[in-house]
Amino acid sequence: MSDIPDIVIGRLPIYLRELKRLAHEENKLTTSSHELGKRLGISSAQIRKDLSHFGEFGKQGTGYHINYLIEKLQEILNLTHEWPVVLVGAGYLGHALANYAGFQPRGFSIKWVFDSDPSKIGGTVAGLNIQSVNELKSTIARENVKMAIIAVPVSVVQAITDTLVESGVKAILNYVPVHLNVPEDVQVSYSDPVTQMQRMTFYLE
Amino acid sequence: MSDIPDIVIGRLPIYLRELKRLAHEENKLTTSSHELGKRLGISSAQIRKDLSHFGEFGKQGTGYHINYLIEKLQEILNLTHEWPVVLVGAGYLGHALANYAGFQPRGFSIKWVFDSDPSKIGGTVAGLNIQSVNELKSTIARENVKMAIIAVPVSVVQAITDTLVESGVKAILNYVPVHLNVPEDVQVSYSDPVTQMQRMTFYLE
DNA sequence: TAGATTGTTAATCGATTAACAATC
DNA sequence: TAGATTGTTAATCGATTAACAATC
Repeated sequence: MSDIPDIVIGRLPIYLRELKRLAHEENKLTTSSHELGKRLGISSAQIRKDLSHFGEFGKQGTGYHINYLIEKLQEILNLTHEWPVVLVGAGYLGHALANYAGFQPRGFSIKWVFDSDPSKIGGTVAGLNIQSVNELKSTIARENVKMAIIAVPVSVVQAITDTLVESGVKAILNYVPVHLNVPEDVQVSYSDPVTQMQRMTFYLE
Repeated sequence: MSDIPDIVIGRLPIYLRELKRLAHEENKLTTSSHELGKRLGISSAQIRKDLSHFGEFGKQGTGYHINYLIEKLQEILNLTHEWPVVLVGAGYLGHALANYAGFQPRGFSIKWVFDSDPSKIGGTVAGLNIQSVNELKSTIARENVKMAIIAVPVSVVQAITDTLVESGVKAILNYVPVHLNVPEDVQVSYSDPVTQMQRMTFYLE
């Protein structure tokens, strides 16, 4: 479908994040690949190369107009509308995610929370009613939800994933330390603090 | 120092995780690069190549003895002792991390929690006393802590990082959506749900 | 022995970087 | 104009894969 390397796509949100910081917190209007790269620990050549996959957004001599580049990156990443998100799992991590203020300003909104624990169902997280996972499928289908975040026990994560996929979800952020089996057209992103820590201990004594 | 590619190091914890599952939940004694790869969505050639950087752990015809390979990977990754970890930030995410049961069985233990909010200091998280960040430096130095997890507001994350580094921390897991500036000998790993989600929306319509 | 699977090589594939003409 | 910085090319660097001899 797209012949742009996934590793390039992965850097665009980082560029976007820093550009917004430059614009909103430092009131800058323009920047250069050199300045951006220095702030992010990425070479200026790589930034220019990455951006060149999508068009010519800069001007020789002056660099990039920050707001224009933000606009373009948001278009490229399909962030021109807000994505409604389903959260599965209302444990400690689920609570943290549901209450996280960082989603909304960057294009996402957790709109539904599900759990299988009867003692949690009917309760509230971040102003959202905790629903039974039995209603997961019908909600996703009815609301045409495409994105989900999973924070459930290891033992049920593949079954939950299967339900999400059957219901039409196409992108999953998985906080459970397990590889998920999904069809080719479903994106999965992983977050496991322990694998990240174990990668770092290699370099320690 | 080490001429083994970081991308290889990053896969070892994934192998370790799956091997433990094979051993402990499926009571298997041996596996092959093919079986392991199939479960993880990684080619068998890559697994063999990765492992070959560190020695010859398998046997032709039979594959790998799981417990032996687990042992070896733990040695390679410096997981032969438990790493004590400092947590900075006692918000929702800090609570989730402090209460996460997945650290201990995989080599880590959050032993201290710090915050700057006077209304939180003196309180308790997961049985740990919440201390003032003013005590961060002395605690790290005294206890010789090498690893930290950061879950604080954007505005203070670089200052906290500087304190951690000055105090002797050599590995940081950063949950704050900001690139950190650290010396070369300090490892940093990032976790930002939004950049992960934004990478996936590229592939959605 | 026959089948299975390793560790390793060489080939392929892909990503990064250095350099610079173009041009604002 | 002179200085700065882009977008792009070609070279370099690095990672993955296919294939297979070795051998359990």
